[in-house]
Amino acid sequence: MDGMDADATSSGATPGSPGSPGTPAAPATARSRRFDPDRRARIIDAALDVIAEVGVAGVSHRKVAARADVPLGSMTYHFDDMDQLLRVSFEKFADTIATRYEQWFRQATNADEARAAVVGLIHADLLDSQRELVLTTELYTLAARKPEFRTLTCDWMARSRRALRPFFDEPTTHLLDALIEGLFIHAALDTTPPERARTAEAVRRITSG
Amino acid sequence: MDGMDADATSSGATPGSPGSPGTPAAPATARSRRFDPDRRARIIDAALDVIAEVGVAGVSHRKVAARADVPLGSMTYHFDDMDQLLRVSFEKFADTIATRYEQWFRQATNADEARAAVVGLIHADLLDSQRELVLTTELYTLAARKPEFRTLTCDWMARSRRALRPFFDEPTTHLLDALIEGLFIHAALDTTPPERARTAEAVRRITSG
DNA sequence: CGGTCATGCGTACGAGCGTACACATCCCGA
DNA sequence: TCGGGATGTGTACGCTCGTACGCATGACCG
Repeated sequence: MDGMDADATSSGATPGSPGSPGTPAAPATARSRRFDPDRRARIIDAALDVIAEVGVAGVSHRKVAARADVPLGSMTYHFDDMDQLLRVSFEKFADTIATRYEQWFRQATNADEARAAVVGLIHADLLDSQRELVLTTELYTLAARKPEFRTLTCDWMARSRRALRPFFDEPTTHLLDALIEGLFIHAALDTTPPERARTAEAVRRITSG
Repeated sequence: MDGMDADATSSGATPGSPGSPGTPAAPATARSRRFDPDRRARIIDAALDVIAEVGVAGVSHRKVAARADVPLGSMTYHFDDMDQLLRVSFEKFADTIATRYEQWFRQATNADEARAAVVGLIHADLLDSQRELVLTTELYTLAARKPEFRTLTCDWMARSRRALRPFFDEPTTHLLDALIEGLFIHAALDTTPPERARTAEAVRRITSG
């Protein structure tokens, strides 16, 4: 006997229009307990939010459900288990970041502009990157332990390099990509802020065959 | 009512020599339930082992206690709470790695030998680094979220740079250290193994003012 | 030798967890 | 109109967890 099981997630039942027939086609925007087409996507976003806040260590079905405003039972209905939810969530995260990365370099038209873009990327990203920094390191941690997450990081890195490829030769893209990673992490985990000039110098050196 | 609380951690009591007076000075090597001078250190080592195996996410007092062969009550006796245990454990880990790093470069006598040492470091470390890779990313994850861990990573990075400082000018040590970080992570999380020649080329470029 | 007190430990409690599963609800064909 | 199948949800069970705390133990002093 727990006597405590009825938690905030479920109970309430949000009366609203209990038996209302409602418009047959439904107004698309009005999601209800029963009709809620993009619930799955919302769960994924909520999961990423929760991970960013309390870490993979602190994630639970209940927290994610509460954040997504979804009944607890929905979690295991849409995702087999916690592992799958994490995997799917990080897939979406990696895709989002990689896409932005690609677009960032799409504006460059030559090697010099690409170099400038790299510097800008590192320093711009740092401004509001708390969430992304945390999610990135959480993903790396998972990847360090479980191979099934490693394919994810692997694909992500491949996309990053492909974005640099138009401007530099193949070996250089590898080196540059690794340098970006290192600068990014050190900048994020160091207390002294990075100097833009120093970053620019690093990029210049690594891209000068 | 749980009825399940008596878990493997405690019970047993390992009879051995229950009331034995033992040698007054104690044979140093024979730790007993009561006399166990380096218990604290053993708990820390056990904690790192457990973290490496199941991640910060999966760590618990009970698992660490079992691994260290220590009663559960000992955990909160020696450490105020889980957070402190993690902090102390990662302090030890960072110190261990940084010390090895310093010794690794102490053998070099000039810039060229230092460059070779860098390449060797990245490729040697990768061989048996599963444990260290995991612990490192776990630490970064913690540092990304909690400032009190960031001072730890920060000191670690400072020591690393100091180890490089005898061979390169100040800005270069920053760049080289970041490059090492990036190469290391990418090598670890990529599926294709890194090529030694490529690493050497990266080091050459970044250290050529 | 006997009493006292710091040290260290076993155990129980209450909370939070993942997940299974009976059941409510809705949709749709007849 | 009605019945049956599909879809989604509330809730309970069996666990593990961190931590508080009363008590056993052995050292030490008189």
